[in-house]
Amino acid sequence: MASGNSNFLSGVPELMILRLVQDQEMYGYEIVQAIQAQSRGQLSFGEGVVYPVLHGLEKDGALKSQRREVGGRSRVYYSLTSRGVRRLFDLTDSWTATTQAIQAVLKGGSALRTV
Amino acid sequence: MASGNSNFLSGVPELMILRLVQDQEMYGYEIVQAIQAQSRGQLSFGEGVVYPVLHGLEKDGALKSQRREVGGRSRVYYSLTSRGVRRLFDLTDSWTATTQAIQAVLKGGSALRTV
DNA sequence: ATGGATACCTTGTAGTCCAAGGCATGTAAA
DNA sequence: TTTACATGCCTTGGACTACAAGGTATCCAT
Repeated sequence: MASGNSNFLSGVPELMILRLVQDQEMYGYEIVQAIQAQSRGQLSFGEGVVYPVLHGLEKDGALKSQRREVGGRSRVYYSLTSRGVRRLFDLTDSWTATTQAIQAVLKGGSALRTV
Repeated sequence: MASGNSNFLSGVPELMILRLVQDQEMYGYEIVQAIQAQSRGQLSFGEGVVYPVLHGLEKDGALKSQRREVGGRSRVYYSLTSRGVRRLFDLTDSWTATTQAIQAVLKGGSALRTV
C-alpha cells in the first residue's frame, strides 16, 4: 500500500540498492520489499524503479548477477563487485556532504553571521 | 566556478528558495549566490534552475513578487505568501522524514534485527 | 479454477535539473 | 572609447530519472 514518495529521491534508489547488496546478495523482488521494510514504509520504490537500476549497475560493472533456482523460483541474485564497493563509498560520501550542505542552508544564514 | 552537483537534489531548489525567502524578500540573482554562499560552495543552482522555480511557485500562489528599481537595476523581489509558508513547512517535514528513512536503510537492517 | 503472492521484465509519461544561450544595464579597466 | 566583467532578467533543448502501468510465468491456497 505504502506510496506517495514525494520528491527528494533522485539517485536514492541506486544508493539504497548498493547498500543493501553490500550486506548480502539479494534479488530484485527482495530488494523492493527490503527498502519498504527497513524504512518502515516511508520509502517505496516499485519494480519499475529497481530493475532498471540493477541492470544499469551491472552494465557499469558495479554489480554482478547470478541466476539461481530456489524452490521452483528463478531468481537473479546480485552482489557487489570491487567497483561497486568504490561506487557505494563515493555515493555515501556525496550523500552525506549534500545533506549537510542542505541542512546548513535550512538552519539559516549562520555562514554569513560569522562576519 | 563551483559546479558538479552530483545527484540527490530533486526538489531541493524549491525547498532552498522557500527557506531563504522566509527570512527576507530576495530576488533571483541574489538567491543563486545565497545558496552557494550558505552551503559554502557545496550547492550550486544556476539561474536556469532558480528562475523557473520562482515562476512556478508564484504561479502556485506560494510566492508573490514585486518589481523594484535599485541603483538603476531592475529587480524582482519575492516574498512568501501564507500558502508559501504552509508549503515550506510541508516540504521541510517531508525532507526530514525522507532523510531519516534513508539513514535507517543506510545504517543497516537494524529494523530486522529487532526480531 | 480462481486469485494472490512470487519473480522477472519493458514501455511511455512526466517531472526536474542543467548547460547554454540571449537581452539589457552599470562600472571599471585598457 | 571600447572592452570586459558583474549584475539582473529570461527561455530553450537535452538528458536523466522516478513511476505507473502493463506483460509474462510459476507456485500455492482456496
